[in-house]
Amino acid sequence: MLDRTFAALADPTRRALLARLDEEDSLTVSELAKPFPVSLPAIMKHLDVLSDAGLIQRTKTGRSVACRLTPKPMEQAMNWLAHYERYWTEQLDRLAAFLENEEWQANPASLSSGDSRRRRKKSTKPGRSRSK
Amino acid sequence: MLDRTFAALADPTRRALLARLDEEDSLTVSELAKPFPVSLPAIMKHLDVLSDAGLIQRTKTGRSVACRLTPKPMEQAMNWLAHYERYWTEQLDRLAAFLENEEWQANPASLSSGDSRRRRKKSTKPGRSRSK
DNA sequence: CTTACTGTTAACGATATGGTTAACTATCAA
DNA sequence: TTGATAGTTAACCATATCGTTAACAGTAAG
Repeated sequence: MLDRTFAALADPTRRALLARLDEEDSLTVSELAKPFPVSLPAIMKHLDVLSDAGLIQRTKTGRSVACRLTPKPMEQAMNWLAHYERYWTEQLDRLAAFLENEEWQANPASLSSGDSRRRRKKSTKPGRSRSK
Repeated sequence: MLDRTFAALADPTRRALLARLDEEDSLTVSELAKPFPVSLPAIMKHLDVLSDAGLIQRTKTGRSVACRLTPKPMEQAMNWLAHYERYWTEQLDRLAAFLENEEWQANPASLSSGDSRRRRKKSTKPGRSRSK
């Protein structure tokens, strides 16, 4: 589920398609395809991927097919990502500052800030011997 | 950038690796690999993908390599998704209810709720004639 | 009926992905 | 030095992805 959602969002063309559907609410396949420099069948496949991911819905009317956004799966993706939100949220900084202050009051010696990181060493490459 | 982030997140093994690094802060490659039913080189490739996406950082110490989470790219992914948040946020429902109520007071006739959707018709399949 | 328009599918090709095994490097320990 | 441990890389394979062109179906309109 998340697999398909993230995979669908991993392509810029598909994200652009979703963005257009966000602005326009309902567009036909060829209207959607128009701005893109690829063939219609290519857009078809993208729409298939988006449908399989549950991100759009297609409804045929006459000979034209309208596409609408159904962004429910994005919610799950957001929720997964939100689990990591604390890493970049300002709130975390405030919390960290608060905790650090608390700890400082309890134990002044714990004010450490060293964070030097080592780099990989370079060397000749391993691997199976060439057989071509 | 978003491409690589979403693509990296599209694999369940990689999401599990990130989840472990979220809990443990720093783990070696083999520690990370242990719970998974795939070979070490397979995990290597996943770690490469995560590195290329900027989601982890690897630092070699002696013969072991520690992996740490660097979830900055997730922030961008979140921000992209957040643009669609209004679709599933409770706030929107309240706003919609409010607006509908306003409109209802102004124009009682606009209380519509019809939303039936059509399904595709089935038929014989087109396409180029088989040549194999 | 014939033609044009919208959309879909098949077949194919190039490249990416996710996995394997085997070979190899580098470090640590006996 | 010998050997075990940790990690990496190459080569290979199967399948998926993203694009193409050509053929075709269904609808609308002349």
